[in-house]
Amino acid sequence: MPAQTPPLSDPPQTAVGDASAAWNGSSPSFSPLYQQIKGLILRSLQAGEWKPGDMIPSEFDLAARFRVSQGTVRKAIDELATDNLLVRRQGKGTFVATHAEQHTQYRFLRLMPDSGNLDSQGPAARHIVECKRLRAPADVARQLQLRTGDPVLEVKRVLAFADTPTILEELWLPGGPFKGLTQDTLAQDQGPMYALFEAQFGVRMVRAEEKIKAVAANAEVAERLAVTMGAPVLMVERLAYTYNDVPMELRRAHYRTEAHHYRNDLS
Amino acid sequence: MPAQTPPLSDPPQTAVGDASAAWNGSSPSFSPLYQQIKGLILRSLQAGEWKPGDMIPSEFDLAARFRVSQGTVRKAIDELATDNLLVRRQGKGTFVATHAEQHTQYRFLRLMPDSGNLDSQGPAARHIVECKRLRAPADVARQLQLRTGDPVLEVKRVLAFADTPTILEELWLPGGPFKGLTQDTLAQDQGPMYALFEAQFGVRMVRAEEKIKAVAANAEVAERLAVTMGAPVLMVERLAYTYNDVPMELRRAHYRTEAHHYRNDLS
DNA sequence: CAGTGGTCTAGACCACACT
DNA sequence: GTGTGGTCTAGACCACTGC
Repeated sequence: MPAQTPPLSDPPQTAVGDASAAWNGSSPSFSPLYQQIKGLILRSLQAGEWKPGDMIPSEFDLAARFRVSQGTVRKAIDELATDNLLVRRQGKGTFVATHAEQHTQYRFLRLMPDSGNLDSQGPAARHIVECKRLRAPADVARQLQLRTGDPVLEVKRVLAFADTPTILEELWLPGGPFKGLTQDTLAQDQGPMYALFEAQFGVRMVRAEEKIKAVAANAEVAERLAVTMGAPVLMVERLAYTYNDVPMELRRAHYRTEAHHYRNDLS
Repeated sequence: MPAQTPPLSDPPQTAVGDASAAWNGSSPSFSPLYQQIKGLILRSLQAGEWKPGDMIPSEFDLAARFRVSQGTVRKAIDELATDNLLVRRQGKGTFVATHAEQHTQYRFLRLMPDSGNLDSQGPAARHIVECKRLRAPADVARQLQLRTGDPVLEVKRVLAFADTPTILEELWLPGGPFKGLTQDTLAQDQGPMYALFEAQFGVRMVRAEEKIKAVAANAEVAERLAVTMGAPVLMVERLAYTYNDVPMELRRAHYRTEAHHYRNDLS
């Protein structure tokens, strides 16, 4: 290797050459340079070269490393920033996004009080109801892309806002990546659960899909949320993914919606 | 005016000068050039200079018109495209977005069958239950930024998928912009309702906010959706906006969710 | 073929944050 | 001041569409 920072690890075809011959294979199905750069940055993120909260090298440095212009790196970072994988801070640098921040406290929680916001009611009271290992039931296994019977963790907890139990959620995590997670760990933690996952297990949730239904409260939901059996509650099933669309958490939650609503913006 | 296409209509301070002195006021709270260009394009859209489905001038033409570089126009259009106000088509041009397109048929409807997709069940059967003029109740007026008692249109309709009535929605429109809308117009229309609004009234919905709750079906909901009274149904309240964040429709809908769910992607 | 959007580069300068 | 991201320009060339 020359004096340069080591460039590409396994270039399918030496991803970048001189500026003059920078094009990447003439016709058959090819992605622009900045997409390739995006992929390389993504790989470094997955590999943990830069951890959540870290500052990544400057655009200029990355441009030198990948042997492209600063503008090309910029466009790659732009897309990663719109995907919420990176956060730009003018004058400071570009940082790996993390769930451990004040203003992203509830980034994945769309429940809002009918008036005001979640913070205005003070912090949520959390209560871990249970945390146990078991063999994945068929539907859980399917959604987490595991085999039926593979070890998974099952966690159940209740969140209360302004002294009203509002959310009951049950979640399943693949046993492998989350080996060592205990009820104590969860109970003692103060911040967002996804921040804990980052810090303790190196698992960063980057996106999720939710499916929402209205259902009647069953006995357990009624008890935990202090509603009558059969009362209408919102059922929110979430499948959360890490990098590369790998599902890492299935979460089935029930929300009381007398004083709250699920908020969504369409465009 | 010189030979150029007429540039800026009311430049607060001649938005663009030479390349050398292109900056726009040194310190006090100023937006970048491309934001100003974005604003100018937006104004043309509102003014109806280009209508939904139309092709707008090429980036190069717009650059000449606004006396900026093509790259600056490009960035402005980029943002308008991510906001879904414009649609780029490589090799063809850039077009004003419209609701009258196959693949945007259900752009604002997030209800999905638990398996398959809405189209796979064939077209929805629509039935207009009522359409009448009335004076705005207080809450409707507030959300539509009208005065209580201002004239509004109230429409009620039912959508059925695969012979099952699934959606009951009630919607309110400001009387002014929608003068002349009748039950017949609505009943005879085949396409998306928002496409009708574009074509007949020049009102283009660009974004919306939805608030979702689980509620018990009342007598009317139970009857229209063929569920038992008290059954849990999803209540979706939507406030839809035209350009410039002007609210133009309030819609309160009830969804059956035995075989469907509301889908949402988080990131 | 000409016209359009899409990519890439190189260099200049501005705005913000830290020291 | 130095270093970072943010804006703007100018020009070259590529890829897609339709004449």
